[in-house]
Amino acid sequence: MASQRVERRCGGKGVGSVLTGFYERLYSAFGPQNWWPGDGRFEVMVGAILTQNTAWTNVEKAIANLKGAGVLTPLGLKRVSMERLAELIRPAGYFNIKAKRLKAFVGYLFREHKGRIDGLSKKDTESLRRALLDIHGIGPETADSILLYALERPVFVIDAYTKRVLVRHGLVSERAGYDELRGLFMDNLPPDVGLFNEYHALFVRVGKEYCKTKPICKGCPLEEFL
DNA sequence: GACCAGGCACATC
DNA sequence: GATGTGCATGGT
Repeated sequence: MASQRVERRCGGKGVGSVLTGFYERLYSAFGPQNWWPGDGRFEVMVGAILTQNTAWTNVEKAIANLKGAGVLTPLGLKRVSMERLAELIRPAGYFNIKAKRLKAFVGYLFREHKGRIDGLSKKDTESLRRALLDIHGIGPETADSILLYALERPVFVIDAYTKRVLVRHGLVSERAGYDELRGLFMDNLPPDVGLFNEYHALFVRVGKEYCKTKPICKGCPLEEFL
């Protein structure tokens, strides 16, 4: 279990205080990241699907295309043809796959909630998460991104950078899975939307700048924790 | 011209 | 249940 590993490594300081220490160090180094860079809840949800394994700059082009075509609404995405949709989101990569995923998402939205985002807000977080995971093309990270950044639910988003940084610091095993990492944060930090929002974004920031496959630890804000 | 990016589903063992 | 592979564009 991840938290036991953290306890061992941190000499009984407590998992929560270690994770809080990471956060404070990152926040003072980088400041607020102002995520999610999107205009409205639906756009954030679409962005969460489009950014799967893809650089955000490419997603921005795809979103601009969808906006330009006037289809960046539940009804717009429902009505546009698969072929046209794929063409519009081409810059985001995996465009055929992601066109199907967007269709599956709005399909769910209309089937269960009459195409209205408000419908989602009525559900409790756990059943909403299960519903999202049942949609083809929405996995744990995308579901949690939608929950946190679009619907403001206090769930922690894990991504490749988060794991890389934690592994680098010996806090989790290379073999740790998504739910284990997610639980590490959610079991040891207060369920605060603002905190989870910034923390995930800060992991991406420090990961991009210092913890790619070949880490650059000199000058990293987390260097003192190594 | 490699290598990588804010994953996921599916096949195979 | 774990491990491997296809999906694709655009920036460094």
